[in-house]
Amino acid sequence: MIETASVMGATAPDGRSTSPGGPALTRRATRTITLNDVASLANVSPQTVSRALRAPELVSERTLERVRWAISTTGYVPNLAASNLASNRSRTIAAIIPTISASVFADALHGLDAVLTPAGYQLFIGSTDYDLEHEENLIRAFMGRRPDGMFIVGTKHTAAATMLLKNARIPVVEAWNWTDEPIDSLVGFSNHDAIEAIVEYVVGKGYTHPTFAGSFRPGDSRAVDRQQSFARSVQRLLPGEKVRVIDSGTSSVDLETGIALLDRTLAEAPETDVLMFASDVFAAGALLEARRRGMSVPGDLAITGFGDFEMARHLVPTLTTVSVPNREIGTSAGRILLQRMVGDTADPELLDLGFELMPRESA
Amino acid sequence: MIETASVMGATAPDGRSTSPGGPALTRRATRTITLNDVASLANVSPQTVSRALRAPELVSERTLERVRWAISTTGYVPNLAASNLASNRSRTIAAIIPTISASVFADALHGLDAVLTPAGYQLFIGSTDYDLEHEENLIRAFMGRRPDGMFIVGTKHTAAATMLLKNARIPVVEAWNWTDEPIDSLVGFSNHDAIEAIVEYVVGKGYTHPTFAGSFRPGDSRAVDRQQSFARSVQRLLPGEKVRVIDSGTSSVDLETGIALLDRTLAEAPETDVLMFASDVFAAGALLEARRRGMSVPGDLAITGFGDFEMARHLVPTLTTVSVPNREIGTSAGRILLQRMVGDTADPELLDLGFELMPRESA
DNA sequence: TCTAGAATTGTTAGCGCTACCACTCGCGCT
DNA sequence: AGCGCGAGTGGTAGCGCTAACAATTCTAGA
Repeated sequence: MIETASVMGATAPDGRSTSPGGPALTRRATRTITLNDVASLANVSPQTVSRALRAPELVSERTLERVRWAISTTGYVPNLAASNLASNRSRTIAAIIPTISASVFADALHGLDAVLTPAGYQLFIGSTDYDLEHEENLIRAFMGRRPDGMFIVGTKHTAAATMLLKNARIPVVEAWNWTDEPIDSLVGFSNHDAIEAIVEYVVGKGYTHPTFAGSFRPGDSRAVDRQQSFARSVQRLLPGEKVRVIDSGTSSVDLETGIALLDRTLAEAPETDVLMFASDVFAAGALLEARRRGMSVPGDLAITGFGDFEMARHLVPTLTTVSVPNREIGTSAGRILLQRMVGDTADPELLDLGFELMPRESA
Repeated sequence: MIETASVMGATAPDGRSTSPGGPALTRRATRTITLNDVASLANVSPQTVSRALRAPELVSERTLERVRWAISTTGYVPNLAASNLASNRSRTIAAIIPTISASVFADALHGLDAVLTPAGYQLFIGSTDYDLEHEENLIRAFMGRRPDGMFIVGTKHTAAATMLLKNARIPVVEAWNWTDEPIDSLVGFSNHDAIEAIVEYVVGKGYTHPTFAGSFRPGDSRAVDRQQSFARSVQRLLPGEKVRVIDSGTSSVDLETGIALLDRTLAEAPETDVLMFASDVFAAGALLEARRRGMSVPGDLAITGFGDFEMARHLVPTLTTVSVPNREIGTSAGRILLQRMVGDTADPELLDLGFELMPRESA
């Protein structure tokens, strides 16, 4: 319970009255309560109040009690900007993701938050909308807050953005894409291997005319990676087979787009026997629509997804897809950041969390 | 392009050489570049550099050019903690939501971000996991950052949390629930009216044995509101009919729980002719499972949802539900915060964004 | 030519906190 | 008695920036 009531002449818990002739404790209502106010009410130095908050084990029990009493009497809330300035630590992590409203990134953020909040760090979040220029601006803006660490989705950045991240002298965790040259630490899985695995699976099932469908906007290097891996896998496993890719361009990742991709596939690549989507969202849209039209899945057309969203195992038929460790990417990134911020382990970490093929009914 | 190369003896764009005998520009690599460094390189006062950044219209074109050159030469990144401390403005908004991984809140955040980022504000995000104690701690921690505004989901808080928000002297927008006593501003819709509308709809369709199902954890007042509105509506429209509510407790909001709720309804309330869920997520799980089991929807059992997630209109059968303006809640909240922060309109705003009944095939 | 007023730039004094170091005790030891 | 030591506390000096005001230049009339 916070009280901001009259403070003059208050009596500390140990009975010592608080410097009645000292500096006036009354103030204009607009002034905020500072650490100095708490200190003079508790009859200790500002430094001691600071210690009571940041390192209570250095302060005697009796003093601690007085300070705590003074804090709750005044309703003091420490100003972290001042703390940040003086200590050169912000207890802040910046997180940059393509978009908040994609469950994969939301899950990762959730994991990140779950690890960092208990450790006393707060999360700055920004979304790039898959635009590298926008990402650079965001990084620049965030660096002004002097975060103690940085989480960023993707490994492809503008040259200036990479410089900013490298010069910041803070731990940086890039996530999702696997690369050989991370800025610092890396958590993710190989999109290439994952796509290869599912192509191998459908080829093993006897399908011979796969088509890959998704939206491949320029800034989304993950989607581009998947498309290239598909092409390579098909060339290797089905020599002579044409590599078919249906691209919805920059349209948003939703069920509607999945239906559009299905339509275009039926029109442009009618020989397709298995339609492989770059996201479970597209796959779900297409699968629901196919069933609505009376098509048999996988009889008339097999369908696969990517991501293993919860929906995948509840659809009728259930969706064959690849499971990706979204939340673990966040928690692992958080753990790595914490380790590197306290400085125990000085070495960047490269963490491949793998993926899991989920064979189900749709293919 | 950022360069941090040698700066000594650099030549400004207008040809004036930069105080070669002045304070040394070289520094240990660990020191960061400050506004003072930029100022002495540009041969202007620190204040002028500050102005060039915050209010360039007050600086002559010639000086501006020199300053910009000095900034890019040094790779200067302003320290916003210092700016915050000196100006008493943080250009930061705190957003508190129950959980990041629920698309409704993610959509609202997306809307909020879309409005605030272009205005130069950054977003602090914290999640409470539907725990009011946790919410209070989060508010306390966020207040330390002295945000210029606050967005918070829900209108029910602990007494201390309410005090903190009121004493902060910043615009606060509470969202989602409608209430008569907001702390400051309010954006949302009436859960009561929305539930009433959909109950009226199903009763109008001739259903007489509705059952309400959802998870009603203590901290989630929105779910509790819905449950109470259901009870009142049933009592009014179907006098004498028993009020049936199936509660999954604290289990997470996912398709799996929807199936569990379906099972419990079939076991505990077999007379049910329409199963009304507190979320589209539950409804989708139940609907997919019902179909998998060969039940006819709405023939054997009608189903309704809440939220109008994208999935709702793609399911087979399509899901009757209530559409709720998630993203608009975020954008409206952002707009209100901006207005109140610049101080044009001093009055708190109460904004009812309404809802829309979406009659579809499932009921 | 002179001057009020606008435009531009500089000076001073903090914002609220913490790093760093110095100081005071009380204790047990030589 | 004198000393070292650790626990507890206080004093000083900024961290990097901006508000407020002062000073300087420039401009357009009178």
